Amino acid sequence: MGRGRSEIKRIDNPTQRQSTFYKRRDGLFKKARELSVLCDVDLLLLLFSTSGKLYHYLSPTVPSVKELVERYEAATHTKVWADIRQVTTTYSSTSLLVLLQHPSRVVVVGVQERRAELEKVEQMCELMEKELRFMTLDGAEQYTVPSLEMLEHNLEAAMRKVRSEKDRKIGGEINYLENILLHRLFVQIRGRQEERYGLCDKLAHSQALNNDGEGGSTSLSSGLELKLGFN
Amino acid sequence: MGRGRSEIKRIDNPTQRQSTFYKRRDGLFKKARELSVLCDVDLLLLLFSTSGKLYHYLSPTVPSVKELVERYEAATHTKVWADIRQVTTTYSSTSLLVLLQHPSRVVVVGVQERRAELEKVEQMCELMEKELRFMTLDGAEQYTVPSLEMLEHNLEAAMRKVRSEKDRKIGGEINYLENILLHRLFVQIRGRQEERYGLCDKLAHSQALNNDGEGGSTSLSSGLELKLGFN
DNA sequence: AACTATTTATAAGA
DNA sequence: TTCTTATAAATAGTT
Repeated sequence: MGRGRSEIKRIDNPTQRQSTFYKRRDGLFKKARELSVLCDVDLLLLLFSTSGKLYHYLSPTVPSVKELVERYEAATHTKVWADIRQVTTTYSSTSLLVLLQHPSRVVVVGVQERRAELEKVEQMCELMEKELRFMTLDGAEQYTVPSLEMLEHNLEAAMRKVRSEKDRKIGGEINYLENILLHRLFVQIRGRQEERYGLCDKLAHSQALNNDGEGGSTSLSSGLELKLGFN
Repeated sequence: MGRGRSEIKRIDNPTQRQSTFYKRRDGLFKKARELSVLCDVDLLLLLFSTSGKLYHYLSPTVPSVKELVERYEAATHTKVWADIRQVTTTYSSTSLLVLLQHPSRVVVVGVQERRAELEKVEQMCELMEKELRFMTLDGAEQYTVPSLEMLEHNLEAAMRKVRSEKDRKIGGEINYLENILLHRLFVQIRGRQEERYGLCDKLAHSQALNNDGEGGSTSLSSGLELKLGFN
């Protein structure tokens, strides 16, 4: 619209780009508002200008950005398992033997691997992780207080160390961070479990009465033991 | 535009609303694309039609919805790390002793915990996790192919099992899923590490020459060993 | 899905 | 920035 122009490509002149930004931003937000009202749709418009300034619009029917993004995640991860199914049939000749014995212990007995088309697999791993995270966060779980100050300091130290290694060692720093991540999850999960054991004492006790063959220390988890796979 | 009308209010006639929705939705997405290209802005447009169908646009400069939403969150509460610092000083008397020895082994020697104000802590844990994930994903890492089909079946079986337990055991199913998550990360990370070791054979070798006191099997990670904390 | 009369958005200029 | 205005683009009502 306006006099001339129709090609859509980055405007190089900063003044002109800024001017265009104002006008089109206002237009876009107006359109977004109109669409959400006229057609009763939930929408989120989120944008950062080149200078890093945030502008956003959330349609009045939606309570929060968070909620809409969760719906987005739910909507995208409906596709997830279908996609996984598709890819896994392509790579079916894999094998895995895993024993999960107690909630606080994870034992990997053996893993046989195979490598191919990394891009697809990466996508899939992300999707599975997302799915698992989604499930894990499903309940109204509560975190215990792990050793946060110490952990924070340790992480900062680790980060510094890792970054200084970065230019010299390829791969090493990622391993390292992965271990930190893994460890942190470990601690966090253990903490939650212990808290739950504490909070659910009575339940655990009554469970123990019903499963006395298994021993008291594993009574809560006994029903959840599972051999996850066989080579 | 168009013949007549200018009032912006919900269109009651479903047919007309649907028609308008198509046209304006296309228009809005076009405008969004144009703005993001012309003015070099990062933007996310996310909408659900009345029927629940999802449409979204993410400007090409932004890698993922998640990232942009994180930026949004960062922009709305910049207070994050300040809050963490505040909370950790409150719970400073914690202790943690951890040894990270080899990239594929994480040994938790001892963790002493303390519980309080769960809400704040939950927030903090999430933030730390986010931070770590961000770092971890920083490099262009590649995933190996784990045993996906088997894993999928196992997970589905586990879910069924867990869900049947759900009404009877509070907490149990969450523990279980957490173990699955932990295990999966473990396998995935191990896979990546092994792949990297394979790909970086030469590097590993030259490193080993420089660190012969440490033994060949830990040569790649030797520079990254760190005692993460002390009681 | 197309058409087209109109309204709206906006590029360029002030 | 802000306004004005010529013009391009979007779209309401219609087929």
